[in-house]
Amino acid sequence: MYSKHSPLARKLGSFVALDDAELAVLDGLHQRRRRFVAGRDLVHQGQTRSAAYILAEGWVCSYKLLRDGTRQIVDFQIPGDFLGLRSVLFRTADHNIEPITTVEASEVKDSELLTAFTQTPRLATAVLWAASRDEAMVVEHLVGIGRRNALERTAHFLLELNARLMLVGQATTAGFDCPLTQYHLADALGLSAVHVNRVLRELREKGLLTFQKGQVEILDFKGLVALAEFDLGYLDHEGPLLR
Amino acid sequence: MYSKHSPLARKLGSFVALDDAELAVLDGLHQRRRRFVAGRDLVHQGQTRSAAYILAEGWVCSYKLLRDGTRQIVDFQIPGDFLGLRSVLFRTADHNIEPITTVEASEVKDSELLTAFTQTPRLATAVLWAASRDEAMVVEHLVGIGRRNALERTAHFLLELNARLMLVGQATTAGFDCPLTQYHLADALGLSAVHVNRVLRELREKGLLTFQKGQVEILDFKGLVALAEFDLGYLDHEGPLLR
DNA sequence: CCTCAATCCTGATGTGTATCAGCCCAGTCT
DNA sequence: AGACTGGGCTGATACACATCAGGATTGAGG
Repeated sequence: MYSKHSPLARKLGSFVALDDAELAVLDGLHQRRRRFVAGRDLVHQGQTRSAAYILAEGWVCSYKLLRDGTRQIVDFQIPGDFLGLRSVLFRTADHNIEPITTVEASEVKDSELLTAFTQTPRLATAVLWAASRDEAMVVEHLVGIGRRNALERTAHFLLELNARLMLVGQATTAGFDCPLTQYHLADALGLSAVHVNRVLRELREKGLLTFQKGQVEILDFKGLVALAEFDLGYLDHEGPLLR
Repeated sequence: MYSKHSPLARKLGSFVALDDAELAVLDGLHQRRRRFVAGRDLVHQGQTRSAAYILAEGWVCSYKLLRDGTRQIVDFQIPGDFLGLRSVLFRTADHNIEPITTVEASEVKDSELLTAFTQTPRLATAVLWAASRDEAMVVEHLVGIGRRNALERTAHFLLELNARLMLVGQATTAGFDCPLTQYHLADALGLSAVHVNRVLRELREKGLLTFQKGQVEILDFKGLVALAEFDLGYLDHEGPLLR
């Protein structure tokens, strides 16, 4: 039913059964399509008056920079995800957004977004739901960094990525294409790149997965799930809540 | 103007200028007031059909439990904060909520909440904003655990708590009342309680702050801010965005 | 008054991960 | 072809924090 619409519409539709008028408003947000090259930041920490974007193609990451030069990647976004929603609601960006691959995204002005919300209340609720889902991922990420060791943390992270990509048809339980470098993993997992390398070797030696040449191959799905205590409940739910 | 209303109304009002009808809807959510004792969990991981709550008095924390018995506290909530919003939107709780002190909260049924959102769109937008603000805190927490050492992390955490409490008039730059134990800090900061104790001693020896008998005294605010690279931009903004 | 449970506090020892230093390989630019 | 760059890989060493073990203090309850 939503197949003719954007990945975002498909995602939101899984929570709130959107009617044609609401879908039209959503489509209306996809006017100014932009293309960005990998590596050049799309939004900077502290930047004001930045727009939000709806990601159509490619991967980006949002991260925070510390004074000593290290960075922490907070989250990766894939097609259908919102970028910089917080930057709009707060009028100033509290994080950076870097395209990992070449990226296609629709720019959404703050006024358009806020108007859409007040005129289409169910849409606002749906976006609230999507934001909560993102927050749940950040929370799980927090738990990982706070309480899991490097091996479990890495396994958990890759399983989560896999689950998210499966929802948009870009992965199977056998693996997925992954444009991330070991440096990206390190910055996301709160590890050094050197240690990420050792951890990946250990995962490989244990016959759990390989991470090579832009490909993640999952060799032992159940083993990984057990190792990582992975539970995808927080990404999943059964049918639209709001009809 | 909002003083006769709940802390939540005051908080949301700082983002969206709410009119009388909207305030009435918000007040309508404060029907079933409940009281909870410290230590007995209010919501459990995996629990379905749980309600949301609006915290009126006391402190709670939300945390996740790992199989090995360790836990990670994700966030603390203070009066005016929403509890369990995600549990409602996802129909199943992905975390536990524990009252740290005796707590007063209004129970809100999922249907009431969703109805309020669709009938009062600006309210939904305001709640989206509040949720984003919470997410910003979780993100900052994530960065702290991922990239700051124990000393900076602890300082940052206490400064953030201080800033939040100042917004609701429960702290000054000189300090605040704090019902947390060193175990709570450890679970929140991803440290062992033993190490938290040493870190607190170091902060004391450096003349930065004391944490004793339920009181946090800030001795050198500027020194702490510098140590922690603290920036409260993400908690702050200037006047309602949506009029 | 004594016991018991929390909480705070401390020294000794162990370990997971960072840091440093450097090599290898594959592209790509000149 | 050579130079250069980004990414992957590895051993040696260092240190931040965990873990273990136990003492001191306080308050509650019998």
